[in-house]
Amino acid sequence: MANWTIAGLAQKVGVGVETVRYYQRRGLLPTPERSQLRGSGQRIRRYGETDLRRLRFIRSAQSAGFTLEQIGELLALDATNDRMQVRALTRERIAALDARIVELQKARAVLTRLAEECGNGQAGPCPILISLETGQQPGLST
Amino acid sequence: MANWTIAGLAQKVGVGVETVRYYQRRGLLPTPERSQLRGSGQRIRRYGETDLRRLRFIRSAQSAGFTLEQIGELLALDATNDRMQVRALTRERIAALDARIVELQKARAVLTRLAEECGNGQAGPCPILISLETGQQPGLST
DNA sequence: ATGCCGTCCGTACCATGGTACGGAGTCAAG
DNA sequence: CTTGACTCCGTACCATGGTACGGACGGCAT
Repeated sequence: MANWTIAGLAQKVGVGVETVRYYQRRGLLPTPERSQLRGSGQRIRRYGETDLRRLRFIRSAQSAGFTLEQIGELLALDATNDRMQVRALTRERIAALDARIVELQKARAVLTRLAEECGNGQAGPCPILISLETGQQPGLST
Repeated sequence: MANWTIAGLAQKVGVGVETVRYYQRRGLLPTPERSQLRGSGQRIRRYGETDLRRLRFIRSAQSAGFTLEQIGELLALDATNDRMQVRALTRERIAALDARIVELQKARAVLTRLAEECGNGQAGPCPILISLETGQQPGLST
C-alpha cells in the first residue's frame, strides 16, 4: 500500500510519467525524497496516498476548467484558512461553467438543426454555412 | 453595404485584424483580390457579405468545439454534395458536446458542494482536496 | 557480470490559436 | 505634399499543457 514508483502513480490516475514530472516542475506535486535506506542506498522516489490524492485533485480541477495556474492557487489555499478566497474562486468558476454549459447547449441545438436540414432533401450540398450562422463567439474558457 | 476593409470586417464579428489574417493564412477565409480600379489603382482588399458569413461561421463552429482544422473540412464540404460526411462529422461533434456538457455539469456539482462545505463551519481551511476528489479526467475536447 | 527495464534530469520540441512587430505602400484630409 | 491612419506581408513570439529525447544511474534476473 501507498508506495508506488512514478510510473505506478501515473498509471493509477491514467496519465503519463512525463505528465507527473511536468506537474512537479510546475510545483503542483511535491518531488518526494529519494528513499535512501541506509545500508543499501535506494535512489528512487516513492509515492504515497497523499500524492495520489493530490494528483487526482489536479485532474479533477482541470475537468472543472481550472488552469494549472489556478490549481496551484487552490492547492496553496488548501493549507490556509482563507475560506473567503476559496469561495470566491469557486463561485467564479461555477459562473464560468454555467456560461460555458449554456454555450455548448446552444451549439448543440445548432448542430442538431444542421443534421436535420442535411437529412431532408437529397439534392445539393448541406446548408452548412447557413445552418451554423448564429453569430456566436467561441468560448474563452473551458 | 458589403464593402468593408479588413478592420471593418473584423470589428463586425468582434475579432482582431490579425485574427482575420490568421484565418486567411490557414485557408479558412479567402484573401479577396485587391480591387484595382484602373485609372486610380486601389491596392486594398475589400470584403463583402459572403466573407462576413464565412467569418461568423468560423466563430460559430469554434464555439461548437470544432478545431480550425475541422472547420476547414466543413467549409470544403460546403461546396460538395457529401451529405453523409457532413452528418457524420456533425453527429460526432454532438456526441462530444454531450459528453463535455455532462462533464461540466458534474464539475459544477462538485464545486457547488465545495462552496457549501466551505461555507459551513468557520474554523480551519476549506476541505478543498477532499471536496474535489472525484477521480475525474479532464475534458479532452472543447 | 551482463542485459534490460525503469528512474531521474535537463532540454528541446509539439499543437493550438492566436498576438506583436517592423517595413513598405496607400489613401484621405488638411 | 506632408501627416497620420490604415493595409499588407512575412516572420517572430506568446501561453497552455503537455510529449519526446538522450544520457547517467539503479536494481533485478539470468
